[in-house]
Amino acid sequence: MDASQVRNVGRMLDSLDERDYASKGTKRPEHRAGASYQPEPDDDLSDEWDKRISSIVKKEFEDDDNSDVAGSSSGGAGDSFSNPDAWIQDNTQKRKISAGQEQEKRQRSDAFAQRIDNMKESDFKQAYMANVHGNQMRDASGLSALKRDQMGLVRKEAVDEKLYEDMMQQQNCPKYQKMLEARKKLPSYKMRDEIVDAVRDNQVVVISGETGCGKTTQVAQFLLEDAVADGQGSTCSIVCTQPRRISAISVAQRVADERGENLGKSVGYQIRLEATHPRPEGSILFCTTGIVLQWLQSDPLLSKVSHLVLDEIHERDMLSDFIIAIAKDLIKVRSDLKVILMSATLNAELFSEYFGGCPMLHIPGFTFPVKEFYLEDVIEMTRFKFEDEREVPIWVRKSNKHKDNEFEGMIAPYVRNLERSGKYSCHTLDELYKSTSEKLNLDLVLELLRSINRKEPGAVLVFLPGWADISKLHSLIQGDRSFSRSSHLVIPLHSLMPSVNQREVFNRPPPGVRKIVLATNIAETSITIDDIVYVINAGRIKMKNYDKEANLVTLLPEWVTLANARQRRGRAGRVQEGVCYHLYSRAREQLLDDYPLPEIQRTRLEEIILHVKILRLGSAKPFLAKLMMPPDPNVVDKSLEMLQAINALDESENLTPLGFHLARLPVDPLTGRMLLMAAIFSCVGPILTIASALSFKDPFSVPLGKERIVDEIKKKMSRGTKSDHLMLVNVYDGWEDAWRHREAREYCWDNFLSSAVLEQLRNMRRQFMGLLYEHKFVNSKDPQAAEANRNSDNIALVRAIITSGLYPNVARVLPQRGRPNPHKPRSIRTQYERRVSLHPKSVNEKEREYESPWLMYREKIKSSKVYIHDSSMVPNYPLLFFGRKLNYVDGVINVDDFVRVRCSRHVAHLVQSLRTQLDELLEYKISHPGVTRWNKSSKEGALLHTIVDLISSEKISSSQDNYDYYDDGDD
DNA sequence: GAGCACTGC
Repeated sequence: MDASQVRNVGRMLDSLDERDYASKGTKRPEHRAGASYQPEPDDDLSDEWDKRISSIVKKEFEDDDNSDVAGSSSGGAGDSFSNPDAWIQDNTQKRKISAGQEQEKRQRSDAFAQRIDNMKESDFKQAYMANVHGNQMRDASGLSALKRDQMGLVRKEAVDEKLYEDMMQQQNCPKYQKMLEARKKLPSYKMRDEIVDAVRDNQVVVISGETGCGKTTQVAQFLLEDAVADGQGSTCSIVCTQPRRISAISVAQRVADERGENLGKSVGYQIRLEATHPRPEGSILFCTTGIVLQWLQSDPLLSKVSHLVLDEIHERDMLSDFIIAIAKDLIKVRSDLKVILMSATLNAELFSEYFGGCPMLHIPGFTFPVKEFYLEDVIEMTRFKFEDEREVPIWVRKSNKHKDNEFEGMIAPYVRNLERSGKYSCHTLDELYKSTSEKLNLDLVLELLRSINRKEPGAVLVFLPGWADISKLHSLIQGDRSFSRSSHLVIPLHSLMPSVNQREVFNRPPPGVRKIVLATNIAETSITIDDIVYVINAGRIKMKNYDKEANLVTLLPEWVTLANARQRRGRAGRVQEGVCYHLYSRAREQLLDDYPLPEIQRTRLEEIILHVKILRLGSAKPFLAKLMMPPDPNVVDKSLEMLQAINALDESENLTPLGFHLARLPVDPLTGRMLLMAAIFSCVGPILTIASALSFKDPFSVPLGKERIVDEIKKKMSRGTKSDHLMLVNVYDGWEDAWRHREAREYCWDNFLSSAVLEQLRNMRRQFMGLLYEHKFVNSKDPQAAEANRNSDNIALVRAIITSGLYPNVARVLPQRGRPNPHKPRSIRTQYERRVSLHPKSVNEKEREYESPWLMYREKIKSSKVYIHDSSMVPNYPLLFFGRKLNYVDGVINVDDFVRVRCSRHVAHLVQSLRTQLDELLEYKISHPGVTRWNKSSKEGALLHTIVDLISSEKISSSQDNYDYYDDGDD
């Protein structure tokens, strides 16, 4: 802050308590719902808030000369100079003085009541109170406390008749008849009566079956046809969930075809931002699991659903597991609701047991037989020779010690057995005795591909762990003369490559050409290639995991599970008999786990906890403990702590008003907070883009071999901002611009962008803006609305809003030691990791000069190193205004014991005063949603103007002086 | 110097 800024801020702060409002002391009109709402001037500042601000400002300026701003002399630095996060502090203080638990409980509910009392009457207050009270009741008395306030499924005889006649007519139509012939060939069709009877006689049924049995397309149809034939069509409304958007659409289309209809009659689908709804009665809706989760917010009993079919639940994704637990409670209240759980055969019992041993039906699958070979067979076949163990450096051998034990204990004895059997050659046995035979070896894959080359025609699918291996194997094949371009079509397949959206991978190649697909586990479930005959299972899979000890997300290759191996094998037998090569021995197979850990045990739980809260399912821990395979309670605690730290939950685990907003936004809590702040600070445009890209995916699509070029494009698009997030804003704005000039296609092509992703981002921006409008933070649904964008061109402010969203994900670029070296990456650390690296895809990875040492990031993942995947350089003020707890000691402002900024006591004092008031204002705005008014004569306007002016005036280069002194660099 | 895969009224 320079001298004139200090004067201005001081004047502004002084004026806050001198200002008198015409409306002061008079009762103000209440907020009204609906689009016509126009806020009265100063409507958002209650008398009480007014008084509070005044007293704080007054007190601090009176005490200016004799108070210790640093607060360090009293030892309670945090108390006198801290973020007045009123709720947390209220509760903590009350906790300190309360003696018994009962008293504490009363105190807490007093604090809660106080908080509610302080809120002005509004639609928001009503909705908020209803939620929190509902949750507290649910805690005590369970779901049955919910009253069924509307009957969703009322029988209408006229409709029943009409549906019946329609069906009769439909069944006589030749198109339907023809499709029926095909349906009758499916294994599931032969079990039609059993399925219908089981569902009729039981509330919950598990149906298991392998791919090709037709359960996904048939079961819902059987149930619908039975209901209509029975004259009950009007009360039959079937919802069938799918884990993926694409399968929801394609299954719906397929079923409509089978019925000789277009989508929108008896069959429809709904996914995020896209739907073709079927008629309301006598119908089937295919939707993603997330859609049902969102319905539950407004209709906790799913009162308009007669049959809930949960498909593909063996995949154990988090949302399926969560909805299964909700369904288990739901059936107690909805005795008329039928739940059908559909899974692969392997773990069907688990689901049945969870529902008290409900009946299970098994549908045999229909696939062609697949012959399986293991590593020993592949070596025998190819005469492949592994690297000698002696060639492996000693330190690598040592670091693999425990693996060696597994090898010595299980693999070696197995090979000795093989030796006795005499089935394999000495060469093979020698190779198997090498522990290097257990490493992923791309030369072996290449050798195997060569030998497949000599076999009958048929496409090959190779399962590899990730991008690097796909890339290496691709190069090996291209450089090998036995794979001529004219007779081989090699297609890499990875979610970040453009090939996933191209037809080529599905097409049958011309005669004489062999298709070889190099894929990740994307080809296990998401992408199905029909003409595969040979599968190579390299045996490894990358999975995201949460390491709770290190509090780190990891992405590391692991052995596949038997379930993965089975699924991979199945990919070979879709059109004819197939062959599957597993690149591990039969002994290793014995050591593989049966299934992957369910997703809920591998991730942090912040979002799912907010779902528990918004769905009024009571306390997080007891509810999550009811899941089929509950998450680790310590991880629940960690996630609860995080939600309390960002002030989304209070000490009693109630949603705060902020938490209530965050839980209703379809994004993770940090992104949600960024959106709310963007609305309050009127810079929605860029933040809508950033939030969309963070919660969906970045729009770049990188062909193999073009990595460098794409890196350069990103760097250029970042225009020197040193921010991946602002780079995305430029990319998106450039696309919108190109769109207006009808050049979007060229723009995407030239810049390696996916237009499908950009279109989804555009829709998500609209959706987010719509939600901010519904929640009354902006007064237009249009992402371009002038009022909500008055500060969108202020890059410094946008950086601050990024900070407010992503905090506490902040890293520090350490000062360089000695002479600057442009080739050496700068050392970076976070509060808890001494050393992290910028991911090479980040525009900052090659950056050596940082005008400010602070980088905000969204994702930090441990793979080969601990990588920060995305980053934005931000200056000091955003951290002072949007960090958590401030503290001033010895000429340094300290934010949460990590961020430190040198400044004079006087400036520190001003910052603290501003910060105190900003927090009060934000708390008020969050609990009294309304459009920000920037009129400087309003208190809100005066304060926000001052803060925005300060943030935008900070010369980013000057902050260099503020951190060079701070030399705890430990690189 | 590197990115398993999904999803949201």
